[in-house]
Amino acid sequence: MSDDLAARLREQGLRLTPQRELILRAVEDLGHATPDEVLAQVRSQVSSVNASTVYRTLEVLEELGLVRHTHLSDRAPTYHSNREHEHVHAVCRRCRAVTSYEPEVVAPVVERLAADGFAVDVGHLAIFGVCGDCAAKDVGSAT
Amino acid sequence: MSDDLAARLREQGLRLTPQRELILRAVEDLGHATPDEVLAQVRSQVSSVNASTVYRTLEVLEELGLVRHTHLSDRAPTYHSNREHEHVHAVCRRCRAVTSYEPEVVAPVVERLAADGFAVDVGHLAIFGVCGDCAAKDVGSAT
DNA sequence: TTGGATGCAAAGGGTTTGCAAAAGG
DNA sequence: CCTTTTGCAAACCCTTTGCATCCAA
Repeated sequence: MSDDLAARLREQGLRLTPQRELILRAVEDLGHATPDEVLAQVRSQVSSVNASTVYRTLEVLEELGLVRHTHLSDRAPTYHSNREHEHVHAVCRRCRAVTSYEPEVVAPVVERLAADGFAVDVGHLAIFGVCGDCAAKDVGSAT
Repeated sequence: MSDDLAARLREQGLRLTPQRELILRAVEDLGHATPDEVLAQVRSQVSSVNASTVYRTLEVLEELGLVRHTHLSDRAPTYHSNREHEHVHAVCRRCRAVTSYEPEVVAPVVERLAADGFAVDVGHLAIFGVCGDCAAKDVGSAT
């Protein structure tokens, strides 16, 4: 896996640095994390890394196809390793809970848009709404 | 329509102000617009309105159910009138082109999540990917 | 050796906030 | 009148950039 990093960097004429290894590792360990969280993780692990290096590195890693990002809030994006199975996120606007779904859930949509030549980026998809629990709590409250 | 505004504001014990009328009108006229574009539109129309008033007002209008927003880029959100038919957006990551689709396109997904008690906010949905035109252009280019 | 990578600090875009003045009902 | 709104300016969060230094290859 880290071999992937070395290999892919080389292919692009880019360099393997400790920071890049640490940042990729942090994303893999954290599962889902914002640039800020990645920075904190890396710093807790070892050396002192700069925030701008994290931003630049996440961009490189995404170009190399090793990580992906999606927007689960109106704030910072969330990065995750591309080694995870591709999945779709459902985000509750009330309680912020995030549920992962198999890509099959959106297959009909993907096929429909594919008919128009549009290739959906499933892993980037974030579906917002209100989860069952929160809807239940709303029954009694004023609108 | 503006009657909606007056009525809904009153219901909530809020006040009808020229700024609120102008901002709602601007969103309706622009179709899809960022807070910045709304501000520019309002200023071109009449008085001098402040940016923070635009932010605060868009928030109020959204709570009143008169406007909605979605994220069509990594930058500022896009607001549109709730009088438009509900639709889903497909955004090409390469050329930034935005295509609107009928809600039916995502009906299977909505139903699937509804089975879990999750109510999808269809109007907020932005589906990212690569459109047919851009994919065609890619055929000859290096990865 | 040498171009790519990093750290630092400053700048930048977008949004929020505190507060006093203005104004709707 | 009294409470909501507004404008203003400062603060904020997140991200990007310029530049000198550093270091992987």
